[in-house]
Amino acid sequence: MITQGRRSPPDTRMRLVLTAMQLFWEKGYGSTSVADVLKAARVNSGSLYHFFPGKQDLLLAVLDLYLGGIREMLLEPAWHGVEDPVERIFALLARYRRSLTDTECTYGCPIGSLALELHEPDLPVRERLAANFTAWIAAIEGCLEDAADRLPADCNRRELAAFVLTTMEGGVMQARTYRRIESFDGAVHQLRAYFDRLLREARPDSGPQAGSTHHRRKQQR
Amino acid sequence: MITQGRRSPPDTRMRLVLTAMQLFWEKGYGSTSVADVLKAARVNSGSLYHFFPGKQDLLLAVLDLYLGGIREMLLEPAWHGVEDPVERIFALLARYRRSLTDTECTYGCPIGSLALELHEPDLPVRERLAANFTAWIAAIEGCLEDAADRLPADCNRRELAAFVLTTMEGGVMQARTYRRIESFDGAVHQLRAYFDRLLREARPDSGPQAGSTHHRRKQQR
DNA sequence: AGTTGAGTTGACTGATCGCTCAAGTCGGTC
DNA sequence: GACCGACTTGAGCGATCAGTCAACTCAACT
Repeated sequence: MITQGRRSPPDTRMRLVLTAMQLFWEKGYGSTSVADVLKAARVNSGSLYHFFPGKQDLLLAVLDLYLGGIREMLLEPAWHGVEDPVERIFALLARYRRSLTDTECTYGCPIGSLALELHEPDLPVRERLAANFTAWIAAIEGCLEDAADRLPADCNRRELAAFVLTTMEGGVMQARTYRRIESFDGAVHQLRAYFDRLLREARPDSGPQAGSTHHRRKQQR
Repeated sequence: MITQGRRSPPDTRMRLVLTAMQLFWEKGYGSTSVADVLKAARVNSGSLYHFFPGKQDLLLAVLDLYLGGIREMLLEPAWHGVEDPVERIFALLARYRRSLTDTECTYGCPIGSLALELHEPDLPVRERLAANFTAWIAAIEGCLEDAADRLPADCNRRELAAFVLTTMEGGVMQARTYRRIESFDGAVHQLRAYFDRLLREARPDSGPQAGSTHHRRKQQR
């Protein structure tokens, strides 16, 4: 029987996680069988269950890897050469756009796909999905804080940051469904229009924000 | 005598579709087995395969039922007693909010969940998902056309209508992930802030114009 | 009364699912 | 060289999957 040399301990484990990350992104969690992962990673089933109690723990490892890599795998590449905090927000969205165009609008945000695929996920899974969202939102919120003096004083930055995520995820969903990048572009275009108005408001022609609102009346209904 | 009279209503088919609609909403398509549907509908497998070639065709029937029921099952209940076209948009969003709160933020938009769950859906499935989105967007676009004179002249109403869907789907996704309705409310709040600014812009010089809210839109599809 | 066929029944199939485990194979340590 | 234990191997487990099928029921029509 032909046997190959043993691999260094973390090798097999990491290859399993990376392979699972790729397959979960392409096919989803439910549609990816353990056999798929084993075949793609060239690992036997016993080895997988030596490192992971079960399939779900493989998912947890994938989600942890996403969370740990948000900064250097996602934000830093997207923000390279972009200093303006507002433009950084749209540079991040442009990165997701690239992910769509590179795959003919079939693969978008892996976290969002998993979040909607798993209808009743166990607590540890949902915690990690939420942690990924929270870290993403926090990054955007950081941009908004950097641009705080260009935004209205009463701007709820955390809520606005979450709204950027909302736009990205909703735009990705439509682009994937229609297989047309224009759906994603339209969502980003509307978000840009919203930001333009927020930024325009915050620099009134004279001095700092005066009082509460410089709008005369509430909207008619 | 007309021989066309079908025999007693074979409600088996409809019961299967309605049962599948419920289960796909609760558990997703992939996690719902044919046996689940059969058990819940109290139907034997042979009967199912008498009406449907396979599981996917059951999904197609569900999606067709959603599409056909958009007006009377979704829009009309949401818009009952609401005349203002802009408020109708937010009334529709409020209906999805109710769907979340009624289920402790576990079930949101069934179309959106399916759209992200099915990573490489066959053409007929994707066509029907897209058709549902398109009909939803068209309904919102109708509202925007009714309120056209209150919106900026250069407003891309179709794109803005799609952005409302983007907000709803993205908001639902976050609310489900966090199990907190505040995530959905935050997204709607930001959309409202955007609309406030659009509506404010379109009134360079106010003054109640006669019959401005009396504008009837053309028949929507 | 006889014929027809849409609709129903439920045991059954082969494939695939996540997962187990006894039997190894090594490098490290003494 | 002996031993230990982390890691690997792959056949195989029971459960479940979507789907099949021959036999059956029974109302409608001749």
